[in-house]
Amino acid sequence: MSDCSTCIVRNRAICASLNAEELAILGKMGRRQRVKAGQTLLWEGDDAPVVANVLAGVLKLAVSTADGREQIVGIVFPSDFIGRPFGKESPYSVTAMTDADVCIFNRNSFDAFAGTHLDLQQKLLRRTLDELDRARHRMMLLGRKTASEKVASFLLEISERLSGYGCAPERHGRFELPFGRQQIADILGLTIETTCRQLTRMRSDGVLDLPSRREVVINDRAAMEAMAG
Amino acid sequence: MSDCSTCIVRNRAICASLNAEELAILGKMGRRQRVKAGQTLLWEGDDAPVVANVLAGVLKLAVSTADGREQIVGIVFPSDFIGRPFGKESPYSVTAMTDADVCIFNRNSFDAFAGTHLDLQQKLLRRTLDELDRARHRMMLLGRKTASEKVASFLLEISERLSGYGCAPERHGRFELPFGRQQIADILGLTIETTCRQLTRMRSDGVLDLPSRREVVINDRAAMEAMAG
DNA sequence: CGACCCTTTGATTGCTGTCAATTATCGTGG
DNA sequence: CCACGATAATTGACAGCAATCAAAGGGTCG
Repeated sequence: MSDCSTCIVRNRAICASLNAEELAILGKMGRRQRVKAGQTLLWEGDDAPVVANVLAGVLKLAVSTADGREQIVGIVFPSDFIGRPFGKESPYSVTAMTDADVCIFNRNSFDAFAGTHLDLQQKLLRRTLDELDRARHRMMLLGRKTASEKVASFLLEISERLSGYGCAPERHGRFELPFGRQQIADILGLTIETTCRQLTRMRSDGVLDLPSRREVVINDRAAMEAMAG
Repeated sequence: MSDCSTCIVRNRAICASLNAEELAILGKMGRRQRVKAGQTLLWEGDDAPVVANVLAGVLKLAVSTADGREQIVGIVFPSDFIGRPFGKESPYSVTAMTDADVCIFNRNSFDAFAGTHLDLQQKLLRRTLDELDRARHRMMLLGRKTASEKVASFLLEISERLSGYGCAPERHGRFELPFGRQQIADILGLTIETTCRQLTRMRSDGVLDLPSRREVVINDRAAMEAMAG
């Protein structure tokens, strides 16, 4: 059982739609769990007996081909929802990219609860619609953008999303990536080498700085927006 | 006002969740409209005052860059739902690829109605989740598959989806594409030339036949599945 | 029959992937 | 604290796939 009243995402997660009484019921169903970076919570194609809210950390949703190519199809931040309500198999794997805390529910119990709570379901619907918009936006990126456009678009989107969670001071011009180069490549449908070269070129063009492996400073946001296509 | 009792998608569209009384209310809100092939219903970035059900025909959801590149981010078949509930702007354009019939609702009225009808909202949620799965599946295709894998995957997916609507006799080995080569290219993130070459190669390999511009016959489904990656 | 559009085919370019080697960073243990 | 090994990132050379540019073929519709 979880103590929802002290939950750090209480007001941003789907639970925000619930009153104290409902929260108590849902709270009894949930349990908190810590996930280490690199650990996989759900496997692509496997039965997915759980859904969850993210309390802290960043996770990736990924699809793989038989020969090992990976495409990251979603990135999940604190207060986001994980899992596939009303569906048995998980169509993608869910893996922690940083150490993470999640609030896990049995899927069947959650489905039943959601089925009788209109507000919760509406929150879920809105989130799913937003996520669908993001997915479609990224389809354009994957299908029609060049390597430099991809990297520029990616940096802008990430700086936006990170700023929404209070992780980015300085008008989100500076931020820390929650993932390495290979994972950026897997998000953008590029190789690590191409990703790297684009970043290097942007740095030598003065558009950004790379103070450390995971830090990014956007010097010229306008230029980067132009580059994003 | 529409006569829902004679609606051809009555049992497959989201309306299937409604009883006679509810249907009468929603029916009063909706109006049928014919859309000619090529005509655009909603424009990317514009205010989208309507949502709709597709009664007949096939429509595309597309995103474009400033310099004219297009990526098709969704394909909509009869009984599918169009539009963005709970959101003002349409994040993509909606254009008919064949002559089509749609059942249109004012978005605000529909949102209000959906907000008080749990079953309808649940149907909408399920559909949105399915569409999100498809979108993510296609992100893998766009980001990580080769041209031949893309074309093979595409033909298999389309033959599946068409068979779901009674458009494909002969164990869906033969079917008619509801779109031309350029649109296939826009779905797959390829150029029309590359798309064309892949199809030609598959034909000369004997995997498929192309009796006419829009007809496809899959001769060797196993080979095509192997090719799809 | 002719104009137009869509499709197909061909030649060439170039972006990105692949393969390989070097450098930088981080964690670990002496 | 430093040395070391392991892992991640970067850079370079080269190849190949798909894009681009160009032209011809095939259907359709007036």
